[in-house]
Amino acid sequence: MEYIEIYKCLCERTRLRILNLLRDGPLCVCHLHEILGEAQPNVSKQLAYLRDRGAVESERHNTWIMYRLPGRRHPILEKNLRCLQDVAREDGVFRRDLAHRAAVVRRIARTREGCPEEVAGGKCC
Amino acid sequence: MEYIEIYKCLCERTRLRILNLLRDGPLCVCHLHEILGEAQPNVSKQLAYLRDRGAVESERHNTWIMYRLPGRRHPILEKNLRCLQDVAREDGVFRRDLAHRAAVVRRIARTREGCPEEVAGGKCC
DNA sequence: GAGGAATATTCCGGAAATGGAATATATCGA
DNA sequence: TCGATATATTCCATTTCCGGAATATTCCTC
Repeated sequence: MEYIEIYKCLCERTRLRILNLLRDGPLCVCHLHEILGEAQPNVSKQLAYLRDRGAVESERHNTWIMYRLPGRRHPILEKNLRCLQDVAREDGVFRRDLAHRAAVVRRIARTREGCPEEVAGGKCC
Repeated sequence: MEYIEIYKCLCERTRLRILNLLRDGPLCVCHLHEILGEAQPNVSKQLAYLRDRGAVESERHNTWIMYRLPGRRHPILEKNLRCLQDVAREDGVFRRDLAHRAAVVRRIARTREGCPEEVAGGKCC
């Protein structure tokens, strides 16, 4: 009954917000921290929680650590991520997060700050 | 972010088993208790948990209380109930529960025990 | 190797959830 | 009214989780 762990990933506000943000592409901790407005240790802890259960993957680039949705996902996770997409259209928090994310990404592209490899590769932020 | 409460309903073993069983139709507490092999107070508590969050409905018939999936369900609950249907085909616990349920239903039909209104109406067990 | 930035971990207190055991409530029938 | 059955609630101990604060770690640059 490993899907229980997936539902545990989904039943907390910050974790849901993180997953919603990662649907649009990888992000590093500091940008998640900025977008969510949550304390950095909390963001790290929730990311660790998600990673321990296979709901996200991480990769280090210098001092940054990028988090992304895993390539191969459990069907239940996959289905609920799609749900999240629908929900995000109507939910104020999710929409605000995504708009905030887009603004951060634009700023990164403009100022060339942070996560250089990822920005160059077009994969991140 | 009310869907968080839905995911909380889904992130516990006994609750998932209950929802899986109710997909096939209503059941009273004592039959859930029998099928699950869980202590009756635990079954009652998990049912209360689900009811408080709108994931199940209950209706009294004499001394029995029937639990069923609500007619109108939150889209996320609905989608995950469908997932459960797929999962149940492969998961040993879920399959065993459903087989156990079928056996109990046959026995009820044969012995005419319990939930008389529901059995008569063909709605239960 | 010292300092700084990014991230993770630990420690703490409070809240919530879990399961077991005992008890309470409700309904029915004699 | 009493007893039996079905169900719910309470109490208790344990665990898990959550957020905040402080601290530790890692990596880079100078």
